[in-house]
Amino acid sequence: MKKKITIKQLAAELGVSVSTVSKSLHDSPEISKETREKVQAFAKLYNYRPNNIALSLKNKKTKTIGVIIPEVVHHFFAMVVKGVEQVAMERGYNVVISLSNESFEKEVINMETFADSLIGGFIMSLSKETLKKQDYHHIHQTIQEGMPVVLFDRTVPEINCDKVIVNDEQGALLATKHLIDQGKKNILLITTEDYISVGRLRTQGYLKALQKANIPLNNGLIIKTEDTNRSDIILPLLENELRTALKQNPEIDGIFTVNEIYAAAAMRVIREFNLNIPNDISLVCFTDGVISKYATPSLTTVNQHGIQIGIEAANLLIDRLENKIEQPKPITKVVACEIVRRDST
Amino acid sequence: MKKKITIKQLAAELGVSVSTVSKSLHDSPEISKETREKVQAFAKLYNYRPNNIALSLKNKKTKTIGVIIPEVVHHFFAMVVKGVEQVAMERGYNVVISLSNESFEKEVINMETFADSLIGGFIMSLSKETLKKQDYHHIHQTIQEGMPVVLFDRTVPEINCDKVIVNDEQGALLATKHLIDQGKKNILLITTEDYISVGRLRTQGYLKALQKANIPLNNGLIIKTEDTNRSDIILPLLENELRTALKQNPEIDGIFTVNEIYAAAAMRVIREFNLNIPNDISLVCFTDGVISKYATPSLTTVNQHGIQIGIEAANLLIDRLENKIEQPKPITKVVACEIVRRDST
DNA sequence: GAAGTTCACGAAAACGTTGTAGTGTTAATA
DNA sequence: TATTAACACTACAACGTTTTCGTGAACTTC
Repeated sequence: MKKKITIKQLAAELGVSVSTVSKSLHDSPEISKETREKVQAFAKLYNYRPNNIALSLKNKKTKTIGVIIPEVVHHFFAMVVKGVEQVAMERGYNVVISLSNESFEKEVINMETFADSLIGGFIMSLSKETLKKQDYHHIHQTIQEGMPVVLFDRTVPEINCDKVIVNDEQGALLATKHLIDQGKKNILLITTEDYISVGRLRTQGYLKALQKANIPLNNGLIIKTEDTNRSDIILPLLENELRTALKQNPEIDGIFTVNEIYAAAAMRVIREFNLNIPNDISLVCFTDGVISKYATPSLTTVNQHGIQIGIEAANLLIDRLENKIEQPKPITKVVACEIVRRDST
Repeated sequence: MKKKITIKQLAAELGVSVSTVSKSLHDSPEISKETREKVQAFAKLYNYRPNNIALSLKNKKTKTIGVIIPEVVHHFFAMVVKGVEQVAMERGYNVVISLSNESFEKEVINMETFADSLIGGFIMSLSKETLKKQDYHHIHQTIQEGMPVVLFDRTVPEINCDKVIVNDEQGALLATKHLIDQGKKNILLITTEDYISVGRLRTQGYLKALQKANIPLNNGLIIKTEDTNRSDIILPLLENELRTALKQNPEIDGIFTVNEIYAAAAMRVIREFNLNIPNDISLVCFTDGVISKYATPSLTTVNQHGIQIGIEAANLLIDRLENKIEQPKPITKVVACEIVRRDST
């Protein structure tokens, strides 16, 4: 078990001072070529690598960015992490991930733990509980302490910081329009309660698309569901509502859901009714994940470009950390959605 | 933008020495109760929190564990991360995640970056490329430097460290047996090439189950596929092989696949043939993820208990870091698999 | 040969914290 | 009264690194 070697040990070994070693390793012209090469050879031999902790302490900053997401076992968030990780790697940063599990308390604790100077800034998406409580003191405080924060996807106007968002309304509009373009007129919407900002925005997009196409709104065609982690409880309820809706409105010929899981539930019910996708009912959903890709038939989706969001967020944060942005006001980047056509429409 | 306050500033403010502040905050009996309380009150007022970097430097260790996985956008790995994160949180550690993207080179770079003393130890699963190259020098070196490493899922006997593995052979045996118990006799296996240890083990489990049931082996019923990231290339090929197999062996009444994605491909082909799941062909796969759960019909799977694996791995690593394990020899923990029955069998 | 210049290197402070080893004051003991 | 003990606090080194400011020696210049 050979321990890590330090500059001091290297200096002792070579019979020179610590400063000489440090300068040699940095190729300072102050040191003679001869000495420099000797030191560098030794350093390589002993496999010397600088101690990042000491560097961080000295430089008063770390090259680490914190990512706080509600959930990893979730296609969209995993994609964002992947994007963040990609640019962090390229730009020489480390990524620290922690999960809030959709809990307000865990979000606060995580932030505080991280904020204890292990980290330069945050990239995060708010937990559902935080959105519900509308308590953002932990984020305000972090920003106050001078740490840049970039919010993505689930954002909130009350927080004054850089944001990377998906154009949810636009995406929903596109999806609904896509169904309308296929000749569908009676489109059912399965969405979440309005306190989830993305649910609200997607509902708005749906409404706008109907309005544009001069299709009168039928409130019986909107199912709003409580959005909790307990999909095993929610889904049966949802499926029941859907059955009722299909019975009461046999004219339904299109369904748009705000996520993949609701779409999977819809597929199940549609099969029960012995209806064909896409001939009898077309199906579109938000989130271009594995379920949509591998379902039979595969689902047409709205791709939110999670990786792109991660990339934008990470670049924004690192630019702030390195003072590469002269603009002091928060910046909001919008990543466009895109319809991915598959077999369900 | 109020910056973080340090002990030194606190000391200046209070007109006492740095040591007095430090000791007061630690409730040292050396300091009078009066002073202690005053200092603590001030610290709270200024929202003082110690600088972890300085602490790490002093203590020569960090409370951070590194997780290196091939991919986050993957149900099983995401579950493991979740488990690791859970116990890390409980035991006061941070988790740093990085992705190898199944690349050998990225795995090495990530390890080296992390090993630069940001981290106390590693939890990792080897990338496919590493397994193929059989080059483990980076891991050996890390262990040599005194950093504990815990390998999970994709492990290798050449590396001498703690491991947490899934009993893949046993799981595959159970799955195959489950099909046999349903009266199925002609079971097709879709697996990966043997260099992926988990693929090899699962194939073995399949073979063993057949042997136990005295079902003769038919090599035409085993499809081995190259396992790359490019599922868009692999899957059509796989589907073709499967079509051929089903035509040549119409007696096939059960299919066992080593992952969900292959199962999704199988479902697609089975539907093409207008066969019913589970009546004509039963389907079982490894990995209890979202695809299986939300497919119609939902799939019977082998659950690998990713969360449990993460929990075991994290506890093992932290115990090593805190010298809570007297046993110097590597420990291997086996997490049992379990059949999750759903509608496809 | 005195003064200045360049060269190659070393000493020391700083980052924030902790813990050991003092230090000065007051109180108790011989 | 002299010694010791307890108390309440401070000084300082250490962790590993970078960087500023010396500093001595060799060399050049007048």
